Amino acid sequence: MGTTKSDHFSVKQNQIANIAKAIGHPARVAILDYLSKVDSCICSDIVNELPLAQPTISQHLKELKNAGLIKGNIEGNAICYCIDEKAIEKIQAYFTKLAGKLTKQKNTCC
Amino acid sequence: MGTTKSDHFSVKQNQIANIAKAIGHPARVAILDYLSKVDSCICSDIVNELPLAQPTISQHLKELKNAGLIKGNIEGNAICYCIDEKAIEKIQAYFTKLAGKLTKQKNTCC
DNA sequence: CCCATATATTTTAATATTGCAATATAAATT
DNA sequence: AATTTATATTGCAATATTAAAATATATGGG
Repeated sequence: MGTTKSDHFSVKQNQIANIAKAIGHPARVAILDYLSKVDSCICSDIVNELPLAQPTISQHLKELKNAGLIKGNIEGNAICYCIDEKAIEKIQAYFTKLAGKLTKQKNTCC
Repeated sequence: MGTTKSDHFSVKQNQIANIAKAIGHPARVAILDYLSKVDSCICSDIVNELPLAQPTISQHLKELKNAGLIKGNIEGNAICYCIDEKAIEKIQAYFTKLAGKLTKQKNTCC
């Protein structure tokens, strides 16, 4: 029964979970870090940047793309990947909202 | 070979990945949403809030706790869980920084 | 057309996660 | 002490994820 009961939760909760899940692996964090560092987006020197085989990285990129965190265009015989700001903004907004709610709380027990 | 090669990535990358991974499940997003909504932290009516069995929720709480996202005190025969702001601040800072870098980029290809 | 390069897909193996029934623990109440 | 209430742990089946070797595809250059 390793299946997540996604349909029991709200669309928004699933969206946030999906974005977070995509970021939930150090290799994918490293990919995002790299993409945010190189101003130009000449990619897949990522394969040289990371201690993982090319097919593994390709899969991680696919997951990041599925989650909407990166976008890419075919650029000659290379593919140019960039971070998609929309997803970052979405999850950032979620945390900002969450943090805002927390400061209003005056919990005494924890 | 389902093991993540955590030791090949930086401590920071692993920290962010761990927090994100914990948020990467709709049930756990729902738990955080609930905890941020109820001002007081009388918990586990969470069991009544969510469409999951008690042991399943207990496990999700454990994972959130391991990731540092929630903290809890024993309060009589109930346990009082609250969101731990430190983890939220940490991941929020990560996204703020990331978003900041992105606005400085002038990518033309994507 | 053939080759090199860049990237994706398929397949396979190892391991992790999800969910729950059953059971355990532990404090509060009767 | 027995009962109730709240939560945790264990064990297991179903499924998902991670990683890489082997293979496929696709583009540009010669």
